[in-house]
Amino acid sequence: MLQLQAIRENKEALIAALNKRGIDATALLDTVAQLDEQRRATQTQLDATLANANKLSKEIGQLFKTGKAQEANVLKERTTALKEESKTLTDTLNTSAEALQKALYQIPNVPHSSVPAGVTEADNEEIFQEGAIPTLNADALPHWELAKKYDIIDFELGVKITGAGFPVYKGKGARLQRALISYFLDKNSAAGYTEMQVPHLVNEASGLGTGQLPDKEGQMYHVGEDDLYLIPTAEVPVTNLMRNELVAENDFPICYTAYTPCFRREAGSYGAHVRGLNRLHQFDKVEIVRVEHPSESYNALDGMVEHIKTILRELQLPFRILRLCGGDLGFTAALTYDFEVFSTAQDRWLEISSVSNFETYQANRLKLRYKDSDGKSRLAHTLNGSALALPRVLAGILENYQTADGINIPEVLVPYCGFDTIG
RNA sequence: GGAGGAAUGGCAGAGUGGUCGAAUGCGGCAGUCUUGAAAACUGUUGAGGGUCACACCUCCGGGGGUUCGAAUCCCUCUUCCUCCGCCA
Repeated sequence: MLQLQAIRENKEALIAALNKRGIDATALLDTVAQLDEQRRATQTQLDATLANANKLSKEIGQLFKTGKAQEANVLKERTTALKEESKTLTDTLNTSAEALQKALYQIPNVPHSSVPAGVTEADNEEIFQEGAIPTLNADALPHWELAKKYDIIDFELGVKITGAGFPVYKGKGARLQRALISYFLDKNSAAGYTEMQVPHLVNEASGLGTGQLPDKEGQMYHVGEDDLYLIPTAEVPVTNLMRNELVAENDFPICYTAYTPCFRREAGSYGAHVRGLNRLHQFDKVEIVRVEHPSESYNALDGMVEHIKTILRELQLPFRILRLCGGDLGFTAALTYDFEVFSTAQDRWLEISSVSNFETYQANRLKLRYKDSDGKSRLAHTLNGSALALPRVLAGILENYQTADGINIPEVLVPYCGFDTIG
């Protein structure tokens, strides 16, 4: 959520920056500015009325105390009108405050200056590429074929017990999955992230805090009876750990990592792009989350990018990094880098990580503040990234490490797996 | 699920109708002392709105009510604790 003060002071600049997302926010920001003004005007009136009533109350108290009940009763009469007035004003105030909140929820984050303008993923900017793309035999298979051949992932079985997009991992497939989770968590811990285990269902306030709510309800599974949401990413519970917190400046950086399953409804696509592990309703992910001092957040973002690079190097997967363009940027992010692994057998890049700086956008919703050295409380910056998302890493490993004799396991994972080939 | 108790500032914890935005302690910040640090001592320190700055307004779990006036009384919801029941 953008800060009102910023909208008041830099409306034109914000409109220009938001334009990078391919949207014209003029009308929305005008509405906000107008509602804001309305709200403040009403607030001023209400404050004056209340100040008046407070003053009278004090006088009445004094009069009663000194035994002048007669005079007190005269003053009492005058408070009646004030009461009604303040009631009306309060109603008006609530109405415009609600409208203001609603309008603010509709404005996405302002893209960072380095974000390229653009509409679709074709406009994303490749900033880095590394790792040799292996040459495979002509009969190399995509991972969904490999999964069947070696009986390590069963998609049909998942359909039977739940539905499409809920695979069952079997035998060495399950073990490899667990190995990846442990490996990622260990890497993240070693890099200074505190490992957390968090609930997989969250309440509405948490969804609002990180920006999944309102307006994007349809993307999350909702448990109606208890009014809880299945998390689409660990970002939600982990970042919300800090909701309504006022931290000390020297608490920074706050670094967490967590493994969770992720649940996404993601209706509406089809074909090879959603085959196999490419897109699922339930998948596993290890997330890293940071809360930072505003002056440090972009250094931290670079650090997160470097950290993820080291993991992919160890796994020896060819990867590239994209700077997302305005049109592809998530609603709450100011700057996002996507990591993609090249899947040789599918001959395409698969997104395996998304690393973002949200600046104060989430913090404003979360009321996540820190006490500055001058004693003022200010909004912190939040960041997060996948380190990493399992299914497509798994797909990349299966496809890129396949040989005529079976699938090799990347060296760093062998101690976690307890085997070095699937064959 | 049943019975009882509780929710107050960054934390702990007083406060049962006006003098309470709220004692005290801890923590934080500044200073004295010290080569430096610690200890000790002194001062300072809740959040939000509003203002150029004051004034002023709001906030004692959420919502509603009583009253001229509510942290304090009433209703309701939520959460936590204790005991009982059930249970991985």
